[in-house]
Amino acid sequence: MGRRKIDISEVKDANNKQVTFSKRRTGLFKKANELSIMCDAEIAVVMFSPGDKPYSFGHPSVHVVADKFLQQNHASNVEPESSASHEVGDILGQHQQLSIVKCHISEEQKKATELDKREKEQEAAQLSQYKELQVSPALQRMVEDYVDAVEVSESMLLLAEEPVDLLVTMTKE
Amino acid sequence: MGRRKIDISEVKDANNKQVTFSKRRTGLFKKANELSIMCDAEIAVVMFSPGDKPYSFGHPSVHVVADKFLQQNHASNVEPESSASHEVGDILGQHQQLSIVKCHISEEQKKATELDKREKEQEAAQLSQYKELQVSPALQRMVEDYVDAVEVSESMLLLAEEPVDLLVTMTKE
DNA sequence: CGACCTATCTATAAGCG
DNA sequence: TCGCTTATAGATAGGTC
Repeated sequence: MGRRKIDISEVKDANNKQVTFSKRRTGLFKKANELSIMCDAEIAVVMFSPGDKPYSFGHPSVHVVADKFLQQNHASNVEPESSASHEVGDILGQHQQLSIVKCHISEEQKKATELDKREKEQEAAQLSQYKELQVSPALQRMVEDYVDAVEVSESMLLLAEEPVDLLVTMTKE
Repeated sequence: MGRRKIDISEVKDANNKQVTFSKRRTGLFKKANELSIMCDAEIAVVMFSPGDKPYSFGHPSVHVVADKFLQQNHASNVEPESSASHEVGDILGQHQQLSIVKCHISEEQKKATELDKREKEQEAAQLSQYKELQVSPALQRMVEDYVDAVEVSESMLLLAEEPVDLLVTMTKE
């Protein structure tokens, strides 16, 4: 899907790997969002970049989907393997989140522990740029209250055609 | 990406919605797999079809990624919301799984509770068709032991360019 | 770096058997 | 209900600023 065909094997160049990760991560989240909208399906995506930074997408939320996934499994009985136990609720619950409508949060976010009041304000300022576009007032409110989001990808705003509740969390690479 | 442009809104026709879900689900898993390979990133995808059937993809496994995601969150301290608690280990642990190399499992699988010995054998037979292609012996072994897989998408086999450990679980729609 | 810019490569919406 | 096929819309590799 680019100027030239490439085979699906690990990208050796560290820099290029990072670029590829960012581009494809965005694409994957976009696809997940479209699928959740078009088919009214619940989807959760969690991933770690080569730099081990966490990213996630969820509709209506990673928690809801993970929880439901678990429930269903209780009905089935396949290879009941008991591993380390952690609360699903914590997966997203304790993670920085942002419920948004018609948009996608991307990049530009430092870890919660690295954020200070001022940085948050800058983030809010950056986000306001996009408010004028086609984002609902509901999103604006949520965005203003959000603690970790930094930038709303304009391209994603333009791509969403209808209101959707989705959750996207990211940490600066 | 088809004969004609369509807007990203809920597909009303139930049948078409199902078709769209299947196609895009396959595409999403393929993208997730490519990303995990190219960037050596850990990724977990869990979703429910409009018919509420569970599907998941994980590299190296949904469990590993979910667990790691949780760990990292412990370091952060953002909106610690306590919700229903379930063990992350159960998410994939109790779900039908299949660790495969260089391939993607698709469709054609009934719930574990609906599977009987004979069906499993048929599945194994179908899978053997693809073994000759370019799948590693490791995959063959895993596939033979697998209890729920039914069909390995040939197209996916052809697309993967290098060994990868990934987990894909599906239930027949 | 991060944001854009397009030539290309893919994913897929419709069709067809 | 299913797969395949094919014309297009969409994603993105490589480059530029």
